[in-house]
Amino acid sequence: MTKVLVVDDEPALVRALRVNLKAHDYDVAIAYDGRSALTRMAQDHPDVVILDLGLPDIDGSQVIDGIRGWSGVPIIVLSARDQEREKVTALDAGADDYVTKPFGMDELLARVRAAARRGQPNEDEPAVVTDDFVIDLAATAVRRTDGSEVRLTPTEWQLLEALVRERGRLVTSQLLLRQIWGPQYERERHYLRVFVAQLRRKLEPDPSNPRYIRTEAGMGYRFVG
Amino acid sequence: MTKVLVVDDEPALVRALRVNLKAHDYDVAIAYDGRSALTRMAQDHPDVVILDLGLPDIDGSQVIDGIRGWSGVPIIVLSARDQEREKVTALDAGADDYVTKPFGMDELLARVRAAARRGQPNEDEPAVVTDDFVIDLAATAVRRTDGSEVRLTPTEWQLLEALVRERGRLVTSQLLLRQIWGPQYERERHYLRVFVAQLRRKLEPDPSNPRYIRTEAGMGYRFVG
DNA sequence: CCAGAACGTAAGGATTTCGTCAGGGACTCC
DNA sequence: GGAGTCCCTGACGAAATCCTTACGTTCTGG
Repeated sequence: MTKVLVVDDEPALVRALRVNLKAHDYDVAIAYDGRSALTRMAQDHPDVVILDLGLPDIDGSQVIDGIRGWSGVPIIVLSARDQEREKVTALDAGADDYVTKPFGMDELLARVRAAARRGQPNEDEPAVVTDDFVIDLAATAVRRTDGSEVRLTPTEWQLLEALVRERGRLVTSQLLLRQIWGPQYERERHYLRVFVAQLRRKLEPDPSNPRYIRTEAGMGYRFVG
Repeated sequence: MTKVLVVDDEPALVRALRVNLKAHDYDVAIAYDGRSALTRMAQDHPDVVILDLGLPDIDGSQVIDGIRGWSGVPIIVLSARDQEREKVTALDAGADDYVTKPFGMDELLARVRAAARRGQPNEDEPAVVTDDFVIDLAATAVRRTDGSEVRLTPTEWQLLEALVRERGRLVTSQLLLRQIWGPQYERERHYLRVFVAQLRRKLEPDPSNPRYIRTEAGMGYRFVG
């Protein structure tokens, strides 16, 4: 059974989460602050972590750091609307996904499902298959379903690879810029827009309504297969 | 039993790796720095090497060099998210695969399985057939479909062999230069241009519109059959 | 509903990378 | 010693890629 660790200090929200998660056959563990969250992590080895950023004791991203030091467990962050900065920090620290409060329980459950699926043993094949194209990371090649090859420039490929390696997860603009152009270009978000547009022109069936390379306004981009 | 050499200086991570690998019936050896890693290599002859790039003494890619000088053992590299450059260097140095920290243990185990499988004595497909010529890797010979033989100089052959062994995959200019001329010629891309041109003159039906030896500008070359 | 921010798109010049030719030096083999 | 082969090197036009500018569109908070 999939184990979920809920880290939150609002009793009402915790109760709602526990009920709903149990109803969907998840095993639920609770921690009311960051310190006990880290303890529980070590003891229970959950498959998914739901982490509220507004904890009483430790800063949320520090909790993430503490977990990421030794575990790749998927982390879903809960954040209030006025915690934009904390949210970005959390994602950069290694969170996988985020949900803004208030949220629909269905949305959260969907994200938990996705996160749990990611946690499963990855297959050896580093090929990413979608309805429209296949990305072969080992060969550095992309082929459309109709057999035609997609020709990518070095920068386009770096960008696609960075997104696909974190597929399903949000990748912040900062992280992308740092990885591809270097730390001193972290603020040059325009570079991203240009190259994301080029990628979409080459990959998306309808580039102006992107299906695979999604924009998360203010945060970054997300590749969804 | 498959023997795995873990090279890492973080005790916590090493402990986790040892426990998990032993649980999956691997024989585990540990080295905490690059120097002792090379010693262990010579002593234990492991079937797979897991190598963290952030070692205290030697640069990770130098360790790979030291191993690749005499062994073809599969090497899986562990790298932090902000070590993109080191990662590329490591792969060019001859690493087989890499995992970005933090990682799921399941993912790593899957990659170890894949690496161990690759390490097994695999029978080589000795001949590569195209519409226009046949390349016999074992015999070091190329024959055109009309029966005539293609005479290749030693350097031309090394280049063709490097490309054909990775057929379908992109081979970076760095890797080719390193393999054929040595690490100190990594920046001499001009050498490649000259010899690629010669190969195309001898092999391609229309050398100025290459069909088999394709250029990927800014990255390298790719042989497509 | 509006202003400002963030995003998407197109196009052109700057820069890098590539292809090609040709010639000289080092080496081998007769 | 001469012929031949092979590799390295330089020069230059062609091609590909990247950066930048400009402007229109969408999103967001008040």
